[in-house]
Amino acid sequence: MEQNPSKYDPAATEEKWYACWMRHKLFKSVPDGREPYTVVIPPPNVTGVLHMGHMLNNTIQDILVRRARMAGKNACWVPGTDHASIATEAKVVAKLAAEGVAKADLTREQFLSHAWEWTHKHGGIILEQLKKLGASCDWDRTCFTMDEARSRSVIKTFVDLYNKGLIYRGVRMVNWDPAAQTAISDEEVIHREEHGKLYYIRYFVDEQRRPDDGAEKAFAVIATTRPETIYGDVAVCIHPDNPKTAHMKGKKLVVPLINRVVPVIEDRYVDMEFGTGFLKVTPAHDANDYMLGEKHRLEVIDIFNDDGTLNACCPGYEGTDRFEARRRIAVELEQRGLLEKAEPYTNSVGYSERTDVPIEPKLSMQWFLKMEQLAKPALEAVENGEIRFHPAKFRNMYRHWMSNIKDWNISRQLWWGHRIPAYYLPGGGLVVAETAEEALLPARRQTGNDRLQPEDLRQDEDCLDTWFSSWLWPISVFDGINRPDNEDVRYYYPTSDLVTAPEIIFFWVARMIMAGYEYRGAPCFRNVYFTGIVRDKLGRKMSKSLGNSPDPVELMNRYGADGVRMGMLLTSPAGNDLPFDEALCEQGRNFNNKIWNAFRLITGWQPDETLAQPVASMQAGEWFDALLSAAIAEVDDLFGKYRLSEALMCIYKLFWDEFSSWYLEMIKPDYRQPVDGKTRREALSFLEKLLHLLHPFMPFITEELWHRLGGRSDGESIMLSPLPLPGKQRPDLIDAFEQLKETVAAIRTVRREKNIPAREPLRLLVAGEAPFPELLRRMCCLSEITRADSPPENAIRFAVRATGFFVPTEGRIDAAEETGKLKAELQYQEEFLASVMKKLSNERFVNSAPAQVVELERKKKADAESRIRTLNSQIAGIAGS
RNA sequence: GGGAGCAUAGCUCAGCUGGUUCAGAGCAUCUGCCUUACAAGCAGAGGGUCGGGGGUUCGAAUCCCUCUACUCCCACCA
Repeated sequence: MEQNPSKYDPAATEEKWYACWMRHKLFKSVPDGREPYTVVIPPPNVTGVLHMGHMLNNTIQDILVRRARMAGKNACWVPGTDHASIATEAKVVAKLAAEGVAKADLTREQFLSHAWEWTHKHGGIILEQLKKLGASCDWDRTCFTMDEARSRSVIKTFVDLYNKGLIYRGVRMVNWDPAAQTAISDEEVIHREEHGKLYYIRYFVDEQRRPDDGAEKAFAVIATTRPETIYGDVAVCIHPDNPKTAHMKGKKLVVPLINRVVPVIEDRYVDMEFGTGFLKVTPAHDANDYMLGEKHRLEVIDIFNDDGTLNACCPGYEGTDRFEARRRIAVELEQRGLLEKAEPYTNSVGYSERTDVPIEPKLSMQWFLKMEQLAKPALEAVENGEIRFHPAKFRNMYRHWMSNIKDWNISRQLWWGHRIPAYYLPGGGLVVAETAEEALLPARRQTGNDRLQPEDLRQDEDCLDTWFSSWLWPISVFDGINRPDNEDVRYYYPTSDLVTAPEIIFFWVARMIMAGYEYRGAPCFRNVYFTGIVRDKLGRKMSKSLGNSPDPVELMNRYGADGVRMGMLLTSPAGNDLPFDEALCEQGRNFNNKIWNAFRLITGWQPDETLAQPVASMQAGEWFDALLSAAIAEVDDLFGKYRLSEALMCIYKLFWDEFSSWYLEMIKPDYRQPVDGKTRREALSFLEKLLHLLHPFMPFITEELWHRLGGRSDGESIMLSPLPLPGKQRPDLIDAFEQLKETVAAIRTVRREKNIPAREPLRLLVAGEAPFPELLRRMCCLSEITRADSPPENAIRFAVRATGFFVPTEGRIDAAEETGKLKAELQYQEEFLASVMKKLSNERFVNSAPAQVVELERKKKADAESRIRTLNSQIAGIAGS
């Protein structure tokens, strides 16, 4: 007979089923009478490739979606990609540079056509990779943050918020990324401790004005970490009450190198303890200095070009990179005797999240969104549980950020993105409108010029922060911004669960919640599941630059998508980092194989309908049914708490330990013997239920086996068949079986210790009732089980719970050894009894503990006593022989 | 500098509002087995004074205080 191979081969199976699911459009969702279950994908970068973080995140989403689908909900998982403004523009710029083309040499239109070309070439690769993973997205709904409908949503939202007075334009100190040459938001700045130097520089008193000052008092020493910024110095500030610096009050100092004469100003902002008590003020390049500058009406001198080189304000250093300039300026100061000393110093430096270069504080004209009003309902929603975080600990972080929220800089000096719909008028002023045409009317009104044409208006050059489009995602994927009353958005919104990383809780999650209340008056999702960060064995975050991340596609080729999915899930409780180890995928693959072989075993048995079901098989069936009911209930509960890896572990143990190692061994017919029809049907039915439970985690192998079980037509799928429901809970039966298992284990131990082969029949004598004798006989190869009213001579003796057992043997028994083990057990039980007695004899315990607890202790006492009786008689049996 | 979180077996974690023989799970390790589904396997075993100290209680891994270690978030100290 043709046998299935003993090893499961995932590759061919997985490809086959994904194609089949697609062919039958099984992931497709349209609104109907069922309860919706909606998930929007956190859109990956359009030109990105799948990494381990995506793998984890999308596996979890797929599990939730598949389970909801099987639970009878109308599951809709919307896929899509993000244009990723900075990241993509940087890639395109790099690609052009490699071809010898500078961005500056291109027009905006030319550049964008290159960017689109790049997007079309690399775009969507990641979505194809998600298919390999098994992601059950409704691909017909695939969106892109820069497609037509999404772009329109963004522009419409901008105009709306502007009209509501929430968007404004202003000169602010922003975080300038000199590599990307754009401003970035505070959230995109990562602060890192850095070992630098603190330079002590001499600023001489302006001698033209005060020629009489003593030479030793003729300069102030100023500590700074950034000597290059002295070219932008416009004042030196002291604390008005600082005695150490009081002698400089009202004087003028000369800024070294540039020889600019600047005033000494006084402000309580200065920390008297820090450095020398003198603070140089550079309003253009430090947020605090800017504040001081505004307060004291100081000049602002910007000394940097946009690319981080020094500009014409710095004679001798024009065009020099800021860090090179810092070194050289320090040297020059030293040569001129203006550098008093330089000490090692550790301070915190902001880096751009995208380009990883140090941020330059820079003054520039930017667009901002007022956040306070938007944040209010969004904060409340998480506080009152309308939106729940899993794990809940992230609420604290969220609350803190939301209650200290700052305005959001939404403009970026980039081309790849949604261009800000602000149109400048020829004579100054601006109009915000969705298109140049729509801007025309208000523009004519504003200018009083009726002949104004669209081409007379100059659109703002900047584009919007990427997150300004992704914050609308749960609404915009259903076109709910452009058509707020359409059927899709009414049916699918609010979405159900969001699965994302805690790193983007502020970038994305918080802002989506705000947009949700602003534009739908309702939460954008009910639950947020925060995944951890995937780390390598050394605990380092997996990243491209470190090269420590395995290629997920390669992993799937090696272990199968099901194997890798399981590997990801095995150790990833929500919110905890995942120390990834390939061994986990191996474990996943091994589990696939286990399932495969259980299937082979059962289907390999020849059914014989004329055979009656043995009592053993019937009892085993009842027991496993009870176990399955308990597990189904537990898995339900765990899913309710979003404890997915525990749910998987529960099913894993059920399948491997209980179903394979116990149940199948219990019902297994003798070699080459047929099995009775009822038992086979039961076993297959259990297997099928297990496959259902497993399907969300391991979609491919479960589909394959579900079909191999037979009777399925081509378009049918396990993913559309209902999850098994829990039956009656029977904890007593499960416990009784535990006793049976303990007895089996005890007999196996006897065989091992006495070197008795597994298939050599044994006689078992029981001082009392044997649990499930038919099963015991089958599992332990017993020739007979008889009641022992008097202990036989020459027998191995053991006890399980309160039942004593004897195994008569031909050979000699070491009486001392036999009693030794029993006595050890007896001692344990007596100590245990003593501790229980101690509690029960404590009046305060009996009086103050709940009745249930006291009752339990009484039961423990009774159990222990009966065990002790059994052990004593077992020991006595030996003593008497 | 502020705030949050965590600390349980070699590793990753579970242990809910104190009380089931509560000290657990998976992996890893060790010992037997190529037993007729599966060596990607089977049958077993060992391993932790629950970070340290103090307190509350009849009773603490669990509650309180304190110390230590680590992690993360926020913050303008030049």
